[in-house]
Amino acid sequence: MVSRIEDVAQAAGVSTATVSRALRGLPKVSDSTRAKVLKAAADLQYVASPTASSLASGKTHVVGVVVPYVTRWYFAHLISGASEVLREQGFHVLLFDVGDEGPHRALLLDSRMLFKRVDAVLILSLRLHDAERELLRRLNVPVVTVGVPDDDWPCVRIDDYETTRQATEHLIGLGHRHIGYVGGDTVPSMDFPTPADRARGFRETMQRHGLTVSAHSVVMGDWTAVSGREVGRELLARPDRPTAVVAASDELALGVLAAARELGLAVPADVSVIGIDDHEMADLNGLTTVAQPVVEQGRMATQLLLSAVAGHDLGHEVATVPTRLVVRSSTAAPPASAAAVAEPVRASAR
Amino acid sequence: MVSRIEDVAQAAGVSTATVSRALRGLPKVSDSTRAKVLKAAADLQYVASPTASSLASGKTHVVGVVVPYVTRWYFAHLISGASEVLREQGFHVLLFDVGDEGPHRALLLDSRMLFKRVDAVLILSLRLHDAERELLRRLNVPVVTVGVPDDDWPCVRIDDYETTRQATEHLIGLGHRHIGYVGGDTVPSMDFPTPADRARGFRETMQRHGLTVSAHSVVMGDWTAVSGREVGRELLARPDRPTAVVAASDELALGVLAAARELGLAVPADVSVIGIDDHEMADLNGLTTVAQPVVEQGRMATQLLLSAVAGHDLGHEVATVPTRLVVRSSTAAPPASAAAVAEPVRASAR
DNA sequence: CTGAAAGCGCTTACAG
DNA sequence: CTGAAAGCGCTTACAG
Repeated sequence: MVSRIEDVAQAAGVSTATVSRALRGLPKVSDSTRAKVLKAAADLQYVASPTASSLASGKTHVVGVVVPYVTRWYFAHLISGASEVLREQGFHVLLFDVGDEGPHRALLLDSRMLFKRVDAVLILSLRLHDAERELLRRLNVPVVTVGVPDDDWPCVRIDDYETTRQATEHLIGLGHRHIGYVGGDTVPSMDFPTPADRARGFRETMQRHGLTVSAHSVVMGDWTAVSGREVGRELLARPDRPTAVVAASDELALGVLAAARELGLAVPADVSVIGIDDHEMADLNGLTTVAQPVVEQGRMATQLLLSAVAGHDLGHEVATVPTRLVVRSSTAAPPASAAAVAEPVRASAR
Repeated sequence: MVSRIEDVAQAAGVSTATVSRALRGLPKVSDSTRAKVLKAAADLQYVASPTASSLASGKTHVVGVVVPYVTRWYFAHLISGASEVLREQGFHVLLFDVGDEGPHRALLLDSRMLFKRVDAVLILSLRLHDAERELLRRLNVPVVTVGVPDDDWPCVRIDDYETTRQATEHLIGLGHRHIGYVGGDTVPSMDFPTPADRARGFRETMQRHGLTVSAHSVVMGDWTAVSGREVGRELLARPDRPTAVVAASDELALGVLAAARELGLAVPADVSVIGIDDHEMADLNGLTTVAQPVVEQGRMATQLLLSAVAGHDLGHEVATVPTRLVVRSSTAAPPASAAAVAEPVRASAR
């Protein structure tokens, strides 16, 4: 029923070696022979067994794509970009949705996951344990990471510090002086640098402009919109609430928007809100944001990876892609009354 | 460097056949022999080549998961459920993000995508072309679909008709009589039944209660929030706007919510809105919805699939999972004035 | 309980 | 330009 290369060889009256060469488009096959082989293969609906080819050639034409959560906006879009490029180049995607539950996540549990199974690995915004790094090294295939610079492998990312710097500058430029920050916490066990870098971008920009950041104007959520609402409520319910909020992601910012609505605060009349990412829902909700090209980062990383598969040496360079301020309707100048509400007044308000 | 079964056999002083049996936990290996083999394998950090095992055994332990768009909420969550179960059972996920661009999408372009590469295929809410069905049949592996009942293969789904029936009943129960519908259009070339079934659930429920559905109170978006806002605006800007809206998905409903805000309409005071899905953003925005268990459907379909891989005959039964009304703050009784706004008045309002 | 050997279906030097 | 043959690294009857 299912035809093998032997069947095609017989039908075409040539050797299996010739069939193999003809079908893969290798040179040194005469046109007439190639035509015969192609015809026979088509007649028999022949498709080479990828398993047998891989065993013989050592190439799988499969790339492992490792993510902590497929369901999150950022990761889903990275996967989309990666998978598009891989498909174009004739590669397949072996997806590992490993979760991020500290040391017990799946990648660690099973060294057989990737071994001898893939030609390359794409690590999407996952902070690796030492055991995992060691495992990846032993795989002996190219690796590219996205999101976090890495000592061992090339990386495609945005400048996290720069994102919150841009966001904060925007608000300061509008006249805000009392600005709050809704950050994203990291999983405790991971030393994922994004949360800290974004927080630093905020603080240092404020400082550079001579603006103070009080302890209670910085709150931390867990990157989800629901937590953004919760910590946003804390922040905005205070008598000395800020006139503007920088959120470390659009999801957090959307949560802050919801909190503002619940508190009866108008955006941007009473409070301005800016996020980071350019999520679809940001557009829908008129959220000003610092956009990052996520699908594009997935594509770039994959192109790097495939060039490494093709034999190019990538070293461990870091490609930083630019972010871009997208002004919508959630940011404006602070309310006129706010100008009067300076440090001393705030103090007395407590 | 990389060890083969032969190396382990030598180190343990047994044959490769015995190594193979011992490592896979087959019976009829003495405890002492098994211990020796396990020790040798561990020392050599041996991992069997999946490629070689597959060629020899005919099993790949890989399942193909085919989706139109990884980035959409529904699909990302299905993948998450599926991948969880597959990982638990020792299977790998080969992901095909094929897009849905009519007849040119990737699955069709390349019959080599799945051939001899997977032990089973999960088709996630994708309406198949005849050529694709034929291809899948020739694969000769179990197939399970999600979302759309299928003549050839088992399916896991929700009752689409029932979702909008529940939603519509909820609004009618609150006292609404003039209800609009924001539906989701299908890709023109596909005969995907969901849009039509949901629209029917709305219309027939209205009819059953003796309520009329005027032509301009039904509008169609493309399932995205952005289009929900656009068509929602059309619907709600009319002088004879409905007092409540059923949207065919939460994303559409969130768009309608945005449209209402832009038009200065209070929700639910001026207009009630209900969606379908129970998207995270629905919770955030207080959107009443008919929840469907998406991750769970992914899990169920995968369990079915794996039982088929294990040899069970599934026929082509359809498993319908229940949906559930989740009341939040976007629905309430119609405004008092609306009681007076009956058919004749509406007519004169134009 | 264990081993020798065939076989899975390709690819790839090596000859010619 | 083409073919015979070895080899990729496993698994699986078949004997014993």
